[in-house]
Amino acid sequence: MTPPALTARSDTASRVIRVAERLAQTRGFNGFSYADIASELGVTKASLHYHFATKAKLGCALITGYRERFNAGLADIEARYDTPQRLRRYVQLYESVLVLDRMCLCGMLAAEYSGLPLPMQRELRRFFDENEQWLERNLEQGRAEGQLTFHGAPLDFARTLTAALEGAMLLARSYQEPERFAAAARYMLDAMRAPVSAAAPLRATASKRRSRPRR
Amino acid sequence: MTPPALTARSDTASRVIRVAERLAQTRGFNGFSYADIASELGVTKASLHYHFATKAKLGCALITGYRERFNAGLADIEARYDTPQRLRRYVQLYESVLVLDRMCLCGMLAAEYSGLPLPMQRELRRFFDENEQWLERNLEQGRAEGQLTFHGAPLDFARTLTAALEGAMLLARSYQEPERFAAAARYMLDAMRAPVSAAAPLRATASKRRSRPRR
DNA sequence: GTCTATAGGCAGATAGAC
DNA sequence: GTCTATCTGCCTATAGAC
Repeated sequence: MTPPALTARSDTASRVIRVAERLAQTRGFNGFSYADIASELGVTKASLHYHFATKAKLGCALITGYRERFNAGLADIEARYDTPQRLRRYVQLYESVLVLDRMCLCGMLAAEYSGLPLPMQRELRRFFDENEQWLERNLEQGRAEGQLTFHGAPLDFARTLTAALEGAMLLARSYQEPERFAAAARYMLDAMRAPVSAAAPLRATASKRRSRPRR
Repeated sequence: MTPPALTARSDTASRVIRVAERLAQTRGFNGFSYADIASELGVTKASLHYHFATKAKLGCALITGYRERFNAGLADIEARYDTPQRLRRYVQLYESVLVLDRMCLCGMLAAEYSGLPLPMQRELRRFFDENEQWLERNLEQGRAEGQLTFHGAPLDFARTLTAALEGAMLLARSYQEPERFAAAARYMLDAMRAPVSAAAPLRATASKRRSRPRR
């Protein structure tokens, strides 16, 4: 994933975003203050409030920017790679964040979810919703083409994969061992390349198509 | 998982732990203050400092208590159930936390890891280390007995499973849809279901109806 | 063990000069 | 756009009476 663009906003606003994003990814939204950003940029807190009146608005801007870059990454993957490669590239999107010693911004904020301002909660769910749609679409296609094998509904696997990757990032960061993420990612990727076992028939809940709740 | 015992410490200290644990699980360690606990218990902040001099020490006590109860749960599972049942019960340990609308304490703290006092970091890794040892041991045994099938090393699957469960809790809480956790858990359990025996397929934990959208 | 009172600092946010 | 100055409130923590 590329870092935040420096040209979309005024130069200062962009720098604020860059610093705040890193702090949010490493310490959480409650783990940094305007003073932290200001001192790092060599400006005053008052200046920051000119660009982002409240911390909630800064938080929204962080998520929106992150989400848009992530989606751009997904679109790029779909444009440049064929189905069997796409999931591997998807995992690398997460890995590109972890190698900077950062947590996925949205995974981090998901932990703090219940304490976040409502607009941030909405933005956050949107990230995961769009993520999930991309995964489900590509899993479905990969299976239809006979290039991916996994049991159950694409939606269930999509959500399990996202959960595993976010959780693995969390733990890899706690141990300062990126390999822990890589191992879990490999495990999940292998799980959908291996032939589906001719085990007991899949239960209804695992194979039946169901509609997603929309809000 | 049972709630914290009320008898191990003085009555007040135990009540502090109970409240603080819930707050830490729902808002994170940086998301609550002594004032929050004090007002809920109807005592003053100064009283809390008598029992837990610093917030860091309170944090350590929280993790230690949680870890010990979790380990007691694991020991109980090993004592009462045979191998094929154990993993299902392991998942239910997590689920028993989620149904209280709480995040796993240690998953939550893992997100804030880099900002935590060092003693808390050590305690936290110990939780995951012991968790992983229990899983690895039982996965190995289950496979040796021919009752579990999964590819790769038991340690890799153990870590992937933990990551998936912690991540799924995180996301289920953001959507207020416990079913999202259940679905991911089911997916991971199915992934290691024995191909032939599996006399009784795992009972579906899903309710008939999808959880409703919030708001 | 619990209280009152308070220290000393940092949080997010605003007013108004330049 | 950035500054100085300041507000209000909350934070963790301590001293000392009861």
